[in-house]
Amino acid sequence: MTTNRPETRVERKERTRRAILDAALALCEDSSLAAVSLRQVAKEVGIVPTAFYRHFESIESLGLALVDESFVSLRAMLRDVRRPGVVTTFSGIVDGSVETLLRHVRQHRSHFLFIARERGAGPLSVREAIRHEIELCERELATDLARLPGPDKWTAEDLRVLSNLIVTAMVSTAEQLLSSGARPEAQQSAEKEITETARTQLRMVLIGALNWESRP
Amino acid sequence: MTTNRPETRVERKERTRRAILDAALALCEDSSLAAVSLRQVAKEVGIVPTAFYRHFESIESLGLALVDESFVSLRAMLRDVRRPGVVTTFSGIVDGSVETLLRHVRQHRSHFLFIARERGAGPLSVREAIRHEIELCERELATDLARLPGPDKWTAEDLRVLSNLIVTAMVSTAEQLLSSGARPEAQQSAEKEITETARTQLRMVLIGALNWESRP
DNA sequence: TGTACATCAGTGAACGCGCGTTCACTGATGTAC
DNA sequence: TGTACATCAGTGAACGCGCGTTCACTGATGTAC
Repeated sequence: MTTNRPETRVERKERTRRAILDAALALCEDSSLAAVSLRQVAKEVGIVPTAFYRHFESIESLGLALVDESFVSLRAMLRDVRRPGVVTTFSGIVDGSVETLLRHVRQHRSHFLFIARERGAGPLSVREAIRHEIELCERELATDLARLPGPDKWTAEDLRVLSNLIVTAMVSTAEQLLSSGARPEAQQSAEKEITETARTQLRMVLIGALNWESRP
Repeated sequence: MTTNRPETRVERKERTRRAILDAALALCEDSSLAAVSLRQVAKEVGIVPTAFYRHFESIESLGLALVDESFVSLRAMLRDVRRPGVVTTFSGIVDGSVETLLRHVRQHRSHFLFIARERGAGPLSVREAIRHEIELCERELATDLARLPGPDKWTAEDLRVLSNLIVTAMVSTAEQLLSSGARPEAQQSAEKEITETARTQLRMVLIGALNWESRP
C-alpha cells in the first residue's frame, strides 16, 4: 500500500509544470504551437493565466521545453532501433526497425506529432533544431550502413545520400502513422498497411544498394 | 506602345483581389495561414480591413483560393515532367525530372512554400486536400512506371509502393530546395547539392526496381 | 452627346473579445530557534 | 514540541492592443434613356 504522505511544495510545483507541458502538447495536436495561447493552456490546466509565469518565462520557452522533451523521445527510439540484436539478416533488420518505429510513434504520439508539425511550420530556430536532429540520424545510419557487405565499399557521399533517402522514407512513414491515428476506427488496419509499405520500401532500397557501384 | 486606356471597374477589382492573394502568400512565407490576420493582409495591400470582404468571405475562403492556385502550379509541374520527350534513357528521365522540379520550385516558390507548410500544419480539410493531390501524383507515376521494362511485370501493389517512395523523396527534395532559398548567399551551390542528391537517390531506387521481383 | 440614376469598391467609426503582461495580494508549506 | 517568520504557487483586478465583424457612408464608374 502507498503511504498517503502529503505532497511537498516541490512535488506540487513539478506536477503543475507537467500538467502545463501536457496541456500544451494536447493543444498542439490540433494546431501549431504558435496558435496556442497562454490563456488556453492555463484554462486547460485549471490555473489562472498569471500562474503560468511561475513555471515558464513565455510560451516560447515552453515551446523549447517541448522540443527538448520530444527529442528525448526521438533519441530513445534511435537507441532502440540500433540496440544490439541477435537478428542480423536484412529482413530481420528491416522488420525490427519498422516495428520499433511503430511502437515508439504509438508510445510518444504527442511528441512525434509535435515534431512533425513544427518541422514545417514552427519558428525558424525550432525548424533548424529539428532539421539538425534528423541530420544526426542520417549520419548515425550512414556509419551503420558502412558495416554492411556491399555498401562497405561505397564513397562517403553515396552513403550519405542513401541514408538521407532511408531517413526521409522513415519520417514519411512516421507522419502517415500519426495521421492514421486521427481516425481510431480503422487505425489498426491502416497501421498494418503503412508498416507493410515501409518494409517493402526498405527492401527495395536495400536491393538497390546491394547492386550499386560507387563511381568516385 | 501601350494605349493608356483607363482601367475598368472589373479590372481594378481583379487587381485588388490579386494583390490580396499575393499579400497572403507573402505573409505565409513566415508563418502558417492560420496565424495570418485579415488586418495584416489588408494593411499589406493598402486597403482598409473592411474592404477585404468585397473579395473574400473570410480568411478561410482566401485560404481555399490559395490551395486551388497552388494546386494549379503543382499540376503544371506534373504535366511538364511527363511531357513527351525525346530522351528515354533512365538517366535522361531522372535528370529531366529533377531539373523540372527545380525549375518549377523556383518559378512558383510561394505556392510550393504554401503547400509545404500547410501540408503538415494547415486545417484538416486543407491537409486532406494536399494529401489527395499527392496521392494522384503517386497513381500517375505508377502508370508511367508500369511501362518501363522490369516493373512492367510487377504487381499493382508493388508499383504503388515504389511510386510512394519516389514521390516521398521528391517532396522531400522540394522542401529542401525551398528552405535553401531562405539563405540567398549560398543558394546556388545548395541547389546543386540537393538536386545532385535527388538524382543519385532516384538512380539508386531505379536500380533496386530493376533487380526487384514481385512475389504476388 | 447630355442627363439622371444605379452600382459597388473602398471608407471610417464603433463594437465586444481574447490576448499577454503588470501588480499587489493570500494563505498554505517550510524553516529557524 | 511550539512559536515566529520566510517562502512562493496561485489569485484576481486591471491595462492596452490587435482581432473579426457591423454598419452607414462616399464618390467614381457604368448604364439607360
